[in-house]
Amino acid sequence: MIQLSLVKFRDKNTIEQFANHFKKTRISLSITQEQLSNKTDISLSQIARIETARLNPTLCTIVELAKGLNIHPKELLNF
Amino acid sequence: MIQLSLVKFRDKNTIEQFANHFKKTRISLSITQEQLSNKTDISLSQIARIETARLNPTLCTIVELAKGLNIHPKELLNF
DNA sequence: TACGATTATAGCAAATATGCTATAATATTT
DNA sequence: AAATATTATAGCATATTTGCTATAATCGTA
Repeated sequence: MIQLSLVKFRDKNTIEQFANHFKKTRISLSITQEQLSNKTDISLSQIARIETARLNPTLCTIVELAKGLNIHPKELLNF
Repeated sequence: MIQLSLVKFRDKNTIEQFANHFKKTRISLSITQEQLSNKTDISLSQIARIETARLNPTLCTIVELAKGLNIHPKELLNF
């Protein structure tokens, strides 16, 4: 089923920028997706979907991921 | 229907901290909820729900709200 | 007090986020 | 090349986010 994005609150650019910045940050800290998943309440599949820009994570997910990376949440929006 | 939060990805503390910080920021910029709603693609009801900590906004919502406030998104996570 | 402005609440429908499980694809190492 | 590790993809069920509309509550001020 083709779905033309009729939804305003899902901005492809923002999602992609976050995805790229997040992945870069995680790799720079030498943590695998699986390790991060184990350190947090975020599933591996969710982390993979975030890094491939297939979804728009929530505030709590972003904050939880930042905790797992031992950085301040605002660093994840630093793009 | 009573719903004990069985859901891991919704952290009350995080949502409340964001709510308070966001509201304080908006007011410090002398913008009403309605003005912010008009400047963005976020509905008034959504802004009200965010400021009363009744929901967990998404990345795109946070970024859009920051645009409406003319601040960098990371400022909204600065709590 | 009364009035206008601002914020809060409620209910509905539709789209999305999330965890889970399994599997495939890619990258890294031996 | 083969084995292993890491990342990507898929489908399902459930809870949540979002916009919309209407209404209520609160706040500020004349």
